[in-house]
Amino acid sequence: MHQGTIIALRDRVLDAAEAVVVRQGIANLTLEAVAADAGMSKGGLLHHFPSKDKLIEAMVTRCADHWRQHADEAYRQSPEGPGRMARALLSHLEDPESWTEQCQRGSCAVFAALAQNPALIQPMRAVYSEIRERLTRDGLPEGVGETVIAAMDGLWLYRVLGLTTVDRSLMELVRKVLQPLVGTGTPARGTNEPRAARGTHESKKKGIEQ
Amino acid sequence: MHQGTIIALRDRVLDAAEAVVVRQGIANLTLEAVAADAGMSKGGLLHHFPSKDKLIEAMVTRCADHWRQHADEAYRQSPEGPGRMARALLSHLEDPESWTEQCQRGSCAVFAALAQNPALIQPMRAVYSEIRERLTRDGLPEGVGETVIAAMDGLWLYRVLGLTTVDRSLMELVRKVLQPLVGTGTPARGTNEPRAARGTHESKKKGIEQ
DNA sequence: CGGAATCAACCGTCTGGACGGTTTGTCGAT
DNA sequence: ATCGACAAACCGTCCAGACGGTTGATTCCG
Repeated sequence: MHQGTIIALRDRVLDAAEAVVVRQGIANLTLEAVAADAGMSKGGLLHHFPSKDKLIEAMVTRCADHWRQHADEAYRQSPEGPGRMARALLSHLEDPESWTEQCQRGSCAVFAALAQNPALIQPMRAVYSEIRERLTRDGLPEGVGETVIAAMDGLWLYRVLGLTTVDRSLMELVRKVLQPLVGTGTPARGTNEPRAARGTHESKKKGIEQ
Repeated sequence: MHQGTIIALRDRVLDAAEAVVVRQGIANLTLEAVAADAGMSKGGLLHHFPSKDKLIEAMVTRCADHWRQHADEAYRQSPEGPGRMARALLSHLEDPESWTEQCQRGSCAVFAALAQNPALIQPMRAVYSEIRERLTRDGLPEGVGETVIAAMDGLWLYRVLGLTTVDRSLMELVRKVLQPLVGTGTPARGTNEPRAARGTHESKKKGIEQ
């Protein structure tokens, strides 16, 4: 139970930080504001996160973990065959609510890190290199996986910057264009020669294929 | 000549601001730092840009203008036919130096705006809605243009956040995947029924088709 | 059992520094 | 002499982090 409350408290603080960013922007992400939103004093906040850097690092790490977890889960539920990872990623566009929420979480953490200290993005980088690695061994023609994830992150960018309204119709449009590139899961004839997953890799990083 | 020096000075200051962001990050984009980099005092800087908001607004506007100009130019040089705009955008990936430079300029302005006051992104929004509008009348199947630009901006994101190394091989890979979707300029049979450019638009905004 | 000791969680205050913006003054060109 | 282009000093504010408490629960000890 004690462990539980500690974890809940950390999450409460991180939620508060995200809430501050959403409501008041990165410029107003101050320790005082976070403390107030989390219902404690600045002193109390600093007791748990000894510096602003540590706080933001925790935001990014939590976000990266969620993201990794989500990707793993989607991969597991995606039918086998070439393009499994790419299809797993694409499937996220079919769930606008979940996607939108992850957009917001991600943007809070990433922008906070960017403003405070770009090096704090590191955990995100790590997740991306894991995913990119899986994409390159996905059994699709070269570049397809990279294109799919780039397009999805383009949408992410539009959403979090408000560069364009990203409603479900746009998501659907993009998904329908990308879908033919990644196949259906049952390897169809007519696709380009899929690169074989070259050997010499057996869980290079932990947690990639469980 | 006088007008000339004023313009040159504005650009010098904006260049200085970008340089500060590149070297020291958004967190250190202060009026003092910009003034120092531009070789003047803070008072002098504030003489030209009466507030930090105005300075960043100018950064974003200049960047948006460059971006619009570049898109117009590429469109002009792109062969006619369906997908002309999409092909124009894609062609930028063939010029990594220019692309990289625009990445940096854009990221400085956008991130500065994001940190200072998200509303300052407005000029960028305007450029995007112009480009998106041209893309939807591009004579390509629905969603293709949107996918192309999203993928390219995904690459932009990777580059400016350092989420992934974006070298010319990755750019080439993505370009080669997207190319078949936008055709060659000579309308090939076998593509989907292109949407006709619906009438009712005659230079809705200035500067779109000159 | 009961009180002393311990410890983590948390609060309120303070401070040093940085930053945006203002004011006042200087100088050269017209 | 007037005006625009600066410079320098300054002000008010805000924020990260330090510090010294206080509380409340737990444990230790007699």
